[in-house]
Amino acid sequence: MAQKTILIVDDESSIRDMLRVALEMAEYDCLEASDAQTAHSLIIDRKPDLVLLDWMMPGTSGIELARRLKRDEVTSQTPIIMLTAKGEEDNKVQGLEVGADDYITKPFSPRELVARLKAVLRRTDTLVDSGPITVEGLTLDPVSHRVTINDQPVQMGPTEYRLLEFFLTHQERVYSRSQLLDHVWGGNVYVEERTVDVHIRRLRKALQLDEHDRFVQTVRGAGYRFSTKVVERTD
Amino acid sequence: MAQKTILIVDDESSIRDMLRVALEMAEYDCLEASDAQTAHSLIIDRKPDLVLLDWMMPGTSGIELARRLKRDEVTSQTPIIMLTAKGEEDNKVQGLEVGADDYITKPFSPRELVARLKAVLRRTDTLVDSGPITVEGLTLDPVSHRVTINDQPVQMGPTEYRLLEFFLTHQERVYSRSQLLDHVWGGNVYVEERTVDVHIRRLRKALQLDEHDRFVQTVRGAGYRFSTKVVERTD
DNA sequence: TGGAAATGTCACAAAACCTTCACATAATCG
DNA sequence: CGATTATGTGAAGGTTTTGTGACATTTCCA
Repeated sequence: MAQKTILIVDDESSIRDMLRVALEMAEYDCLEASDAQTAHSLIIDRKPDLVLLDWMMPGTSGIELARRLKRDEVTSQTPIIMLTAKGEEDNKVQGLEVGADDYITKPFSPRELVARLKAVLRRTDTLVDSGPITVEGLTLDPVSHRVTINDQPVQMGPTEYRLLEFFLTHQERVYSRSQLLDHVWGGNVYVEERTVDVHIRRLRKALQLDEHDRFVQTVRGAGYRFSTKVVERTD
Repeated sequence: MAQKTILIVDDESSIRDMLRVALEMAEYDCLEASDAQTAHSLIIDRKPDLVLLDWMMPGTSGIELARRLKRDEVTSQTPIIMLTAKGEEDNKVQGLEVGADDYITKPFSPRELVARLKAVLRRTDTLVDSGPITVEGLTLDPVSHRVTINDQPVQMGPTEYRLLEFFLTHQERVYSRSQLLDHVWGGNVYVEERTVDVHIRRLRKALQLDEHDRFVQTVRGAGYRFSTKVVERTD
């Protein structure tokens, strides 16, 4: 399963360090920001799966950021866990009202952090997925995790599924093998680039694409592209 | 959506009053009970959507009642929020172990109460029983709590029953082990994910599903899915 | 209190899957 | 046109995921 990315927002670097250690132990990817501005653009840009947000921050406070995120269509789905100093009961309440999905009171144990984080992630996991994607009879439904061609169910492995999902959400654009490894396999894996070819082949086979230009197209020297248009040669 | 009904269980009438005011402000219907006995019959009788349960009560303690409620098939679906006095960490743990869906430490602000209550309700919302569910000869009757295949009674454990109930009310959708733990076991339990596999097996066995693709389907790398459609392999 | 039922965990078995490699085939270029 | 490079393809082998039976513990009930 793809690794989850957590964005840590805190102005104290020592706390960020601590959090990062704990999160990386639990196999999460980490992003960091020390101010609301940076945090905001990181969220738009990198789309983390969850935001750990400190309550007290210079400039725009954490709660202000949370409010802004939850109001915005684009970012409102991203779950937020607030970090609050001990005894700030009012803040806690405000935090939840603003739309934070949970809060943790400092000081906290790493295990509590990870436990709550997991709980929030699995609770919000299902809400993020969008409806089925259909393209000329080919349908991928993230909810049922199913692929059909003209309503005929199609069987494929997990990697092929992720590959197809990625292609369908990024049509008409060429991706190098390296980029595909990044996006579909997930950042830091060491895998031969040619492995992508093999999975491309399996995907084509599963979809029974006899002509190679149908949907999954080879762009020689560059990589692969998913497209509904069949390209004429441009000699 | 219909107005939610909350049952307040506390022996101190002053606290009940406070709670009732807060809840009615937030547009909830309220029931009240000052002892476990009354509470129990009210739950059976009026089926509240949530129970606010005080930890310390004369006679049967709150935790005892919680245990009883969560054990009973009929009442086990009703979410419970425990009210505990400050600093009783041990109780907190016990409370969660018994199956309470959340706990609140006294003293608390009304706003916090409502915020948590909303959160719990949101999580457990989907459990509306509306008569028996039938799917190709397989019937689950929430009222009599019975499962039959072609009118032949089928026997299974409570966990398998809840699992099946959840599946039947959420067909055609993949759930990860983690999500199943959340929905079927209840939010805050620590159980190995592989335990889900074992109960899946027990459910399959009880339903005598010889082919594994019948009804309870494995989605490799993702989780499990209940579905009547069978996927054929494309080798 | 004793026994039956249910539950969570583990270890091992079986199945599905992923990666790599070797070689085949196709495209490109001088 | 041959050499060269890029991609297609099938199979082997190791790895990961899932299935399954057994066991210890706890809960339930008579």
